[in-house]
Amino acid sequence: MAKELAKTYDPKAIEDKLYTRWLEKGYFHAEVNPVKKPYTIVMPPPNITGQLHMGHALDNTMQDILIRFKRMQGFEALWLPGTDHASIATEAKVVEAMRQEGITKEMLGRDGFLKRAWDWREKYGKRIVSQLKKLGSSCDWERERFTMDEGCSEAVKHVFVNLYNKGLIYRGNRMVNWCPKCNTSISDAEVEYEEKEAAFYHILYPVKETGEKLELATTRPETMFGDTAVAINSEDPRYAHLHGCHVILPIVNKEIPIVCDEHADMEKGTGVVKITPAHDPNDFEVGNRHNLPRVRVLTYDGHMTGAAEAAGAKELIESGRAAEGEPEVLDCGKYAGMTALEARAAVVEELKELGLLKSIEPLTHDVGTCYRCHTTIEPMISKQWFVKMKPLAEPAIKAVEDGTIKYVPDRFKNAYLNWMYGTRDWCISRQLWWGHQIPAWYCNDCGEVVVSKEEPHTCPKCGSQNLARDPDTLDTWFSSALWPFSTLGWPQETEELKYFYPTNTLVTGYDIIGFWVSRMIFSGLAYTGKAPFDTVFIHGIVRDSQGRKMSKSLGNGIDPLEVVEKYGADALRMMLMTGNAPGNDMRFFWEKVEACRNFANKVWNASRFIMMNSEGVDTSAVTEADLEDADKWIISLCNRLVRDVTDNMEKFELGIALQKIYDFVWEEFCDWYIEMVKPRFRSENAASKAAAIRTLNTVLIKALKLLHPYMPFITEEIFCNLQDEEETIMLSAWPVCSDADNDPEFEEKTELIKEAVRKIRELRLSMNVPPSKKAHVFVVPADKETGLAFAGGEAYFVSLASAAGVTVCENADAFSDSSVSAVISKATVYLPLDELVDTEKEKERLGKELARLEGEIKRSTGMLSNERFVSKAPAAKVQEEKEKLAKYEEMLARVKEQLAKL
RNA sequence: GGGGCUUUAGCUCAGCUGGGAGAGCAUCUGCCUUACAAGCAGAGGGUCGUAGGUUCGAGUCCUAUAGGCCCCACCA
Repeated sequence: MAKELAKTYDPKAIEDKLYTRWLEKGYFHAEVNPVKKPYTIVMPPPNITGQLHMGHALDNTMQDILIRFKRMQGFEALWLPGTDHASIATEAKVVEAMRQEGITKEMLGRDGFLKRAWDWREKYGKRIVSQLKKLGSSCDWERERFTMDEGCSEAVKHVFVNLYNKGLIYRGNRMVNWCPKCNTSISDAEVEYEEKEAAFYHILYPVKETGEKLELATTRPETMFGDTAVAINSEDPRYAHLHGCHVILPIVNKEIPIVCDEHADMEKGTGVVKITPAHDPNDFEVGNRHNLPRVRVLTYDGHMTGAAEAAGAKELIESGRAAEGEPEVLDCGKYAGMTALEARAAVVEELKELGLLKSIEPLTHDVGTCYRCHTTIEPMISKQWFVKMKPLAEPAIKAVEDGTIKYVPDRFKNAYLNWMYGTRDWCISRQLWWGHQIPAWYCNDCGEVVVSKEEPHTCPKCGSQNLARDPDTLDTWFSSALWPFSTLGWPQETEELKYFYPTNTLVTGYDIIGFWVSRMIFSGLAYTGKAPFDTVFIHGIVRDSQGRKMSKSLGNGIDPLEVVEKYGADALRMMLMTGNAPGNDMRFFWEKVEACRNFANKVWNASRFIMMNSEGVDTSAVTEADLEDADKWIISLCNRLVRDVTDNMEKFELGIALQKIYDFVWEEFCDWYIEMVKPRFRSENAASKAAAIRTLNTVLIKALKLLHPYMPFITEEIFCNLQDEEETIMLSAWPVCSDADNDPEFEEKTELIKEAVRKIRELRLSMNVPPSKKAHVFVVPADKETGLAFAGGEAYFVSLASAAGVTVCENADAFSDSSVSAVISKATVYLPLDELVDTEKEKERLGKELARLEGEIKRSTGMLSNERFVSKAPAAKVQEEKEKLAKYEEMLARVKEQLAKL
């Protein structure tokens, strides 16, 4: 029984109620079900540090659309949600919160700190989940996971130990990106380059052997204390005489060699480069090639080193406990303790006094910064854990190249492949506490390294019990990389894993292809032997109305929950999907949300109208024979819509599919069909009325189903009000296109009537006929069949075109003098408007029409007289063109006839 | 230094495999017609960045070029 619906759609009244019901009924839950095919999406886990932002809203809306679509198509659809511990970001937040209370990490100790971090996760992990629910996300919350929960941690340990045993994880002193603020190493992927103002300092280094002053340029004079060579190119004639010579390092007055190395580019600067192996990645390589000492002059928190650090390092090296490649540390004397920038100014000053500063040249260049805090990265030699990438990257490249994994849109394949081709070993250890602690122990007695899932109690080499665990944690992406399978129970061979893995679609933004997607792919292939998903569906980012990235610092972010609050989740979801092409960025406009809210309201009211009129009407006896032309027309259109929308959605063209639903519902269904059907409700013909009601309901339900993935709340509410058999739309069957419903004949007939109605409306408006004044419509059809169509369509003209009635005549002799006329396909329509008729205006209007038709005919004859078109174009195309020409010529003849009468 | 995206109506953007340019908003003109004024009916507005090419036919494919944006890269 239809219920009373409010006049305007009120999302607030239904969204929470429906979501709660969905949860209670367990509709989102997926189980291993052998009779169904699985369809799986794992949610990119949002960070527990964050609030839901527009990016999440877009990402999750897209996933929900796919999941709801597949679920209705009969798949066992699993959308597995969860959150990410986000080690570096969370640790920074917790430390900051502690700072405000005057507490430091050291004061709490590791365990105390971790407790606070878990409290944080408890609080904010829940917040983001509740926010996801507001969007209507149909995730299987019973399977919600966290990257640091027991299962995921187990998977992390398993992978680490395995890779270590295979030699794919190693530990070593290497050049890493060091963030002095976060106090940790970060991976290459985590470095963001930013253009910064700097200077090029031209410094003179005296040559010991010749006494000349060698000019070189550097952006970092403060690291000169760590110089252990100066490089020139062996081919460079300017310096050929200096091969084998030495320079005296100014200020410290140390003798260092001049070496020949390809790194010195003759084209650049003076062709001379200072080599600081401990503080520059290139110099590190040069140092390796020439066996140069490594001298560290910066502390890990970005200050110049002093006596204490120097002594510490010396002791470490002399005691033999230092790993290979451990750098010496210099006591920078009066510069010790200065920040790098302070030291830079002071060193430049001193060089100037010494007369060794030739010039300072302003320069803008790209500087590596930490992606978290945007502090300038300090390249440092540091002992870290690395993943050897080459063996892992190869299969990952192949899987995408051979199409095992497909990118949508395809172009992102290149971004991925470039990343993969160029990837270097992955630095995975972080000097942080929040995260997966590295399962490695060091023997304090013999230095043995033990990597194991379980804590060892004795050293396998020397039997000592004096073991200490590596304090470092793993890069947060190390655990995210395992997400598609660790969440399904891997490394256990669970039923879930067998059934739902490999997953199907990964939905994410192009900004984390390198960070995450690529790592999931090589991880999945390496550990499970399978690609973790078959399709990577990439979207862009949501920008503000001016096209700027939404960011906290700009304060231009729009809170998705505010949008939900004001306009409803469906409007937000629809806004995110309309006019959005895959992979492209989009801008946020409140006007767009409003337009979507309006559409929701339109659907609401159309449904309300149908329900009001369905009251007490028995449609059970309606047969095919009762259907009228208009019914068959809309059924046919709807059928085509089902086909197109399904097709577009299968191809991930979600924006196009939605646009088609929108156009159909608003234009064809509401503005035409419902209006056409209205007179039948007032008529005495019960069969006709019942046929209309049945058609309205059939078409509406199909449209609601197509719309449901996009707008789950409103469609569910209407669906449940509309009929009693099924309790939810989300488990109802996705509509299927049926050839029996295709009816080009009725589509054509209806189009004829629509054209006439439009023309009459236009005529009336241009003649300023008041809407209240009904005018009789005379139609002179081109053939008998058209005449019948018009005669049968009288009601439409009455209700849609303010007609008093329709008369179909063979000629216009009786009324042409007092009428205005318009030529349409297959007919001429007349409105007898006596006193309103203005011959001059008529001439003008018909003249325009004449010109238009002549233009068309010219175009058409042009094409058809082109011999190459006729011979080369497909026959159907040529035929089509011929028919058009015939039609226009026929219409032109009638226009001329009309003109002649004036 | 490589690679990619983008340029379509005043604004924001669609336009799938090449076959007569679309939407929303904005503008203008009529309408409170008993589903909806968050609405209805109509109208105006585009040489699809520029120049070549392929093709019977190009917004759509190719090449070059200009503006905007992004990614990658160890340029001292």
